Amino acid sequence: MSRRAATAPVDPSSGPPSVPPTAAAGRRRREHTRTRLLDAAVRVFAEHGLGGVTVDSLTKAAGFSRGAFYSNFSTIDEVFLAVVDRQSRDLLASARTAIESLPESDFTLESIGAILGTITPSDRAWFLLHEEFTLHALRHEEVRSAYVATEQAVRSEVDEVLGAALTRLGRRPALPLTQISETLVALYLHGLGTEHLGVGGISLDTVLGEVLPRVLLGLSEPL
Amino acid sequence: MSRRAATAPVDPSSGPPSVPPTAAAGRRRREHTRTRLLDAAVRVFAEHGLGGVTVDSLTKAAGFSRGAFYSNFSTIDEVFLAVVDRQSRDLLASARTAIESLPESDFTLESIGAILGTITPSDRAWFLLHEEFTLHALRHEEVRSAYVATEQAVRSEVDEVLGAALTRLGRRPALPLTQISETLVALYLHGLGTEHLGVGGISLDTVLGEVLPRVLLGLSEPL
DNA sequence: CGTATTCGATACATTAATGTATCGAGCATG
DNA sequence: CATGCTCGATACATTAATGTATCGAATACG
Repeated sequence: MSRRAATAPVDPSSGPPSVPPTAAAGRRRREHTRTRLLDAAVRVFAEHGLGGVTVDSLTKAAGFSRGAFYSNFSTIDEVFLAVVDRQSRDLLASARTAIESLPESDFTLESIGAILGTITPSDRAWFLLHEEFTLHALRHEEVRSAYVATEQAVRSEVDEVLGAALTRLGRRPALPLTQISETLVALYLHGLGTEHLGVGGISLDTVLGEVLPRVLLGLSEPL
Repeated sequence: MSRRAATAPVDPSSGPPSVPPTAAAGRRRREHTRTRLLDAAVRVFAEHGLGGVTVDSLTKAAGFSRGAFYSNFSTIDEVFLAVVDRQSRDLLASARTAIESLPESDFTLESIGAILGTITPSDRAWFLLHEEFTLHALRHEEVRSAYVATEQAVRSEVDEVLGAALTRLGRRPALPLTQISETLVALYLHGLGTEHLGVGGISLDTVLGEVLPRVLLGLSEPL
């Protein structure tokens, strides 16, 4: 055992559960590896933040070794950007799905909160990553515009849903729709934060169920 | 020049401008050093995040060398906590000041936004640090409760101001006051974020001047 | 089947970061 | 004014992290 020891991935059981560990043996190997690395990256970034991650921690979490990493990426920042990209895509897809599944009738201000809850996954990692992205964008001029563009794409989806919802409720915006959407997003994200922090007395449900409807009422008026 | 070279701080001109560089020569030296380290830490943490900071970067930014650091702290995390502590104190102090300077009359919903703007400094570093704190608290169980306690202290100040303001305006909360405060904070922080990100179409002023008053109107009712 | 190629595992050299130990200048106290 | 002590500068040893170079197994292709 002088040099080569084991060829198989270190320990498949520590890999991400989302992707079938040994999926379809004869598959495009590289793509699979990339995916597993990104999956692991989500977890590791969420847990330690962009600055607290090493190549080792990343590859170990994915069940690979340094070789796999440098074969697929050249820097941790690159991985981070790839993760951002993927998350954004997923988010937009969810948003579109949510639009399409808008209930035709039986629709109240309260249900907007519920819909919002389905647009983005409300798990811890998603939120942590979103915060991390924001921070990164705030710090690094060079990725800022890309990030902002993505956020704005999501906002325009929100605009769309919200505009439709208000109309359906027989109300119209008392302020530019964008500003109402922004308020919506602010409340949702802040609610997520307090929820995860476990701040006493306020829960996401309260925010979405009690506060949001009233706010929307205040920001709109009868047709 | 075998071992000892220069005794004076590397380069005082690179130090923080906030504290008189060679203030009162015969002063408590240690305290001064600590302060300068913390001042530098604010800048460095804001710029690189907790995970992107090394002892060297910190001490260099403060114009000291490693020795000063290890003499005052034993780990970067400790510095971070000290910074959090100091920022919180400052924030609370600002909040109290804002309360005391509440204008007696000539008071409208719009002026609440203006007051809010004076409670927290709206500079970039403050916001970046706040985000970083939140993230840190979300990740580290052991500091979470302390962080939450601080946040809640601030919230209760906000509650106080807001309650007084509404009363003075002849209105009363339509929802538990806490929830309204939380909404206020959500809008303010989110507004800060979009402001610093340079998201087009929405500015902090708009949020505080246009959106906030209407929201407060919607969340309260005439006495 | 055999051969070329791709991908990821491992080893190694290099650089960065840490923590400790030592030293001397300045300040305070007697 | 001398003596002790505190604090911060520097050097050094150690550990962590990086990036590159090499190799072999699996896959694709003929």
